[in-house]
Amino acid sequence: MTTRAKYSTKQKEILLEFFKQNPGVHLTAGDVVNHLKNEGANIGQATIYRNLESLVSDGVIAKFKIDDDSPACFEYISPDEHMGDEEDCYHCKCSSCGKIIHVSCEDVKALQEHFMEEHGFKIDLKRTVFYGLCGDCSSSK
Amino acid sequence: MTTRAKYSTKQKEILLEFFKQNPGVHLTAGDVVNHLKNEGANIGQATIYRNLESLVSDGVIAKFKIDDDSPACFEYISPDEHMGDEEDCYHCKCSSCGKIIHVSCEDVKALQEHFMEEHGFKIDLKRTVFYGLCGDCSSSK
DNA sequence: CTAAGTGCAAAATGTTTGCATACTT
DNA sequence: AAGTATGCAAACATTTTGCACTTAG
Repeated sequence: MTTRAKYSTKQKEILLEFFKQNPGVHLTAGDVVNHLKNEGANIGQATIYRNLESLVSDGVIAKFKIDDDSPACFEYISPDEHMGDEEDCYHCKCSSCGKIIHVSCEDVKALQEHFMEEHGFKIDLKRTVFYGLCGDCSSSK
Repeated sequence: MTTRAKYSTKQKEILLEFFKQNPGVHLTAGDVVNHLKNEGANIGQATIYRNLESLVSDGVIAKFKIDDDSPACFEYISPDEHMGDEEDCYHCKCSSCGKIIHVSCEDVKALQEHFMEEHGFKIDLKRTVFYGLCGDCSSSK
């Protein structure tokens, strides 16, 4: 049902290559635009935005928003985790200091399963961001 | 530490009143602008945005983003839940059909406690949105 | 050859800001 | 009177779109 690319183009390859070289890194559309500009790759920003969405629906990169006030982030999904749904890094964002904490734990998976069974809802942990207060901030107030 | 309003103004009162009359409703800044325009209340949109932020830091309304592509939502926090942290409505957003599901369950609270104890992170469930696939969408693909 | 993808610049969206004026205290 | 808040319009940042042109198949 998902609309997919039919042709493979140089631009999309370059884009994907950039993401592959930065596994685990959050990249905004702007980061990508700038990087490619510096590299001398002449790719229009419209193309970049279009291909980012395309790569997202191809399932090779993930899109999420870490913060209301900053642009969307994209991140490469390595083939391993891609296949097995092995997403073991969840994002927690402190509303106070803005810090982003990466958490990996079983309890989140348990909640995911609970939602699946009880509510028929499959949580996408790549996209979900937990907002709240980090330890430093909650103790210092 | 939070910057607070020093004067109380008619505009802010009107704004707050509107939220109080719509408990449990998600209102975007645009909704508020339109509503007040229709009501004949002449409040500039800049003022609305400024007061929304102000009410958020006063802790009387909550701000969150239900979707990357749509504007921020605001919602009144009733004094009860405000005091006792009794936030019993979590938002799940289906990435496929866009539906928003309101869930209220103990398991989420359990996760919240787990995060608190193990990771020192206090999840703000008012602000956090769980992204994923709803039952209808995951079964129909 | 034909459909799909590109690039540019312009539009759209949601939100913020500068500044003169009006209101609170 | 002194300091905030308001309102307008203009600025902003990010993302999307219209359209003529290029490219992949």
